[in-house]
Amino acid sequence: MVDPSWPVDARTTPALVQMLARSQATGLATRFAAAGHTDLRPGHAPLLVPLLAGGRHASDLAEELGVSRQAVAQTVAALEKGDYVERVTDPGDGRAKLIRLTPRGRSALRTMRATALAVEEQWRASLGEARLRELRTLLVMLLTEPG
Amino acid sequence: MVDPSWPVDARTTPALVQMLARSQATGLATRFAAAGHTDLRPGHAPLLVPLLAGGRHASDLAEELGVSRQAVAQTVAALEKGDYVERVTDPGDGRAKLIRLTPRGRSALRTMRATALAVEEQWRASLGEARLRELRTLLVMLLTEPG
DNA sequence: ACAGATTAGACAAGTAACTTGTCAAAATGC
DNA sequence: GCATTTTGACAAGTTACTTGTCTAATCTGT
Repeated sequence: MVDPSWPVDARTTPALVQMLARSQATGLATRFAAAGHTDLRPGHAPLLVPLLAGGRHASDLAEELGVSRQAVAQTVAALEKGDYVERVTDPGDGRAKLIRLTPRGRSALRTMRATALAVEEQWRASLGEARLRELRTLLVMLLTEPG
Repeated sequence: MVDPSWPVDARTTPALVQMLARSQATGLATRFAAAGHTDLRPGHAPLLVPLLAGGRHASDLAEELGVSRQAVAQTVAALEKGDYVERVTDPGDGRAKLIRLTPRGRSALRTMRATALAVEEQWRASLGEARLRELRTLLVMLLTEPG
């Protein structure tokens, strides 16, 4: 269920943020497909990102992402099938598996970042450099506030 | 799958928008529950909103929201069970049902708007009036741009 | 050293919010 | 007045999660 097509000006500011996030998400999936990663859904990205820093355990990822371990396990299974990640037994802990990026996974992450930067570039074109920086500042303020 | 807890500053601006939208959504569900609408999920709100203007057909709602008629039908069924909306046969069209807000539905919408305004107020407290207005302006610019 | 608690991940099943496909009944268009 | 379209219902499938239960491996206290 998406957003009704109301006059934008009549909406609350939080609603505007939701709308913008929505419109991004749709466009992102399109760009993914265009980049040849048809089996990579937008929801997979947040899992892939922290793997850039090195192999991680599923449990650690689950805690970091704020979801259940099963959610991670299922997503990892899908990503493994698509050759984006591989799971190898942790040499230091026989129970655990290390989830690591494959070269294809790394390539997909590059595409993702490029896509995000393309959107940012589009915003820069719409707003200008100064306003884009201002937007960034405001977003960071809201994200880092105590509440 | 949510966002990894990265340093905020290292992220692209579109990613920041996603993070903010996410953090809102979680907080919103909490406030709903606190207002006694435990059976009302965040996803139901977009359907309820256009009903404020009067009874609507499910098909019209589906088109307006950009989802299938079944998605609307299923959501309406849930909302009807919770006495947020009622479905009455359209006097002018025997096939169609008019979906209308009940008093409880109207009350829920008031709660929603109040919740959104509370978040906005919190943002005002964080940013100050001038910066909040600037944020609004920037969001509206991005939402109304041609692309 | 070893029983007991904890932790890692697998398997099973359930839920929410959608989707497509099919269908009957009612309305509309020549 | 018959063909087409529209409306909503029913059935089933998908995605992205959830909780619950289980086994195997590791850590802890004595």
